[in-house]
Amino acid sequence: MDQVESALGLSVDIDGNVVPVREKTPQVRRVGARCAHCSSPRVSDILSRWFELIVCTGCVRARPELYSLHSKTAAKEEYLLADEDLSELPFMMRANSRHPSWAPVQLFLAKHLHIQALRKHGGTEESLMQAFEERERRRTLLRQSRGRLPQRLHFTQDVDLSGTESAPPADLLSDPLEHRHDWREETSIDGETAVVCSTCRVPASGHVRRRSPSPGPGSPPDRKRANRRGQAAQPTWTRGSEAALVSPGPAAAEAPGAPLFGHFDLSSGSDTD
Amino acid sequence: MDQVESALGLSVDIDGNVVPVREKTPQVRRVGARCAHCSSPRVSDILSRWFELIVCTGCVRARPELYSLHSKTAAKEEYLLADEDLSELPFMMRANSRHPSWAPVQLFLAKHLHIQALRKHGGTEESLMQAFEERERRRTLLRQSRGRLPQRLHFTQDVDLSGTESAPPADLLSDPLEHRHDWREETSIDGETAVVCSTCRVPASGHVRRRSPSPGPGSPPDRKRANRRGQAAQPTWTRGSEAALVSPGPAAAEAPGAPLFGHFDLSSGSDTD
DNA sequence: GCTGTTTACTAACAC
DNA sequence: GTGTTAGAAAACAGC
Ligand SMILES: [Zn+2]
Ligand SMILES: [Zn+2]
Repeated sequence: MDQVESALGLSVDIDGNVVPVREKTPQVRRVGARCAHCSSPRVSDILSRWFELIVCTGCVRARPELYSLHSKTAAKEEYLLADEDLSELPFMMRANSRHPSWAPVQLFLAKHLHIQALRKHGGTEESLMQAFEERERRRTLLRQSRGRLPQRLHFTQDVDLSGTESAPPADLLSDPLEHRHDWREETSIDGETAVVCSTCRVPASGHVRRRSPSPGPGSPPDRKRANRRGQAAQPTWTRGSEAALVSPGPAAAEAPGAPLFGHFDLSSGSDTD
Repeated sequence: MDQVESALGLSVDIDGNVVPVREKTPQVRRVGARCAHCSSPRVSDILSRWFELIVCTGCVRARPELYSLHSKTAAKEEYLLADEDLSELPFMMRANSRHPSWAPVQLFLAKHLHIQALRKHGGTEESLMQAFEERERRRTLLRQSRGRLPQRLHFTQDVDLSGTESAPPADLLSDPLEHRHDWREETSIDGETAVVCSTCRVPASGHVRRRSPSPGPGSPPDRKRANRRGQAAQPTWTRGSEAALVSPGPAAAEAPGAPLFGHFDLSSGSDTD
């Protein structure tokens, strides 16, 4: 499997706080890196810069259940996770397209969210599904007791990397969710060393709080990793350069700004190196 | 209806804190007071001293669903109430018969608890029953998600005023729960004026937090009444004379101490003046 | 959408 | 049994 030498940049503002954003692309990128699924050279820029994943745009489009991006709020709602369960995951930051003055959106990778959800809720698809049903029953009770329903959420800021056109490559590898995690690699993130799977980049421990007593297999080494955001009293995103926060870096030629409803269409081919 | 001139005593400890206990019997008791149900003169001493209710021991025995006494813990569990819903109700204090060194038991009147439960949960027996079922379903969900069950409670300190023998009078009045509350009387409790129904002695407002949007009839005047216990940092019952706290007063010739399991048998006739 | 605060409700503990 | 505390989950409010 192709490996990438990862070297993540730090951003330090005038107060000396570490801004929890990966600003730079991996400094050393193997020439001719190829998609982990199909070996195509048209690698997704967003995934490689923000998530250290080498996947071609074709495979990204073909597997939205793995490679779509979800806001923090959506992640908690749709994957039954809490703040703490997300604290160890990498995320992409992006300005809120509808309310530019609000806090930037934090976008998590569907693949990571699914892994964390399984870790938290019993380890199997079935136990996870039961957890969802339990929550639904619980909410139904609450709603009918209060007589009111707290209106559905819309998640207008989620990002679908799949775009619209372009046929997916037919020769996808097996589902990366079913690979065996490889914890041998140690990565440096914001000055802290961390253990992430060299294939899917999910953190080894993830600090999930399990709901079910069964530990479930597949996450042995539990070395601590500091939370990426320091305990800032003020919102960190107001102190640094906002431009630096919502784009991977000056060297990145990212896709055009979201048109409306926060959708992010990379189908025109701009999400490749 | 027979009225009783109520004058409740206060207890002030060396720190000047008002001890939330009614120490004395109503100072003026109408000679020949008679049961509100059947006009019998054998009035229950406990109910008249602690709850200002004039009911004969026969009627007390006949209607345990109205006149039994329940500890605060039992009240919350069995009537679906919270601390705040009990804060305005009168209660009798009594030493914990199994653990005399523990805090005194607070005993509430079943009739009052039922009224508060109805006020809180929709106003009808049916809505109240639904609320109970909802709680049970909610707890079932919690239990199966946590895998464990938090052991049943026993309520060994509840008091059954009905005793064992003695036939109930056949000529009971209609259920006092169905009378129309009479808020015209204003009573002084621990130095604060309060509005209570002159028939059943339930407070006018009761500070219930309703769960259902429907207000329901039957509790118009909402004058504020201070919480009977000040914000004591230390347990108030350790500062005064304990004897004074667990009995209505020195003048009271109360029933003998509870034999075991906290049961309080007044059937031998000691619960009358 | 993100963050912090507030509000029930539950469980665990000490007395 | 009572009071206190801590935890999880939901609802609000500002930004
Ligand atoms: Zn590919
Ligand atoms: Zn009677």
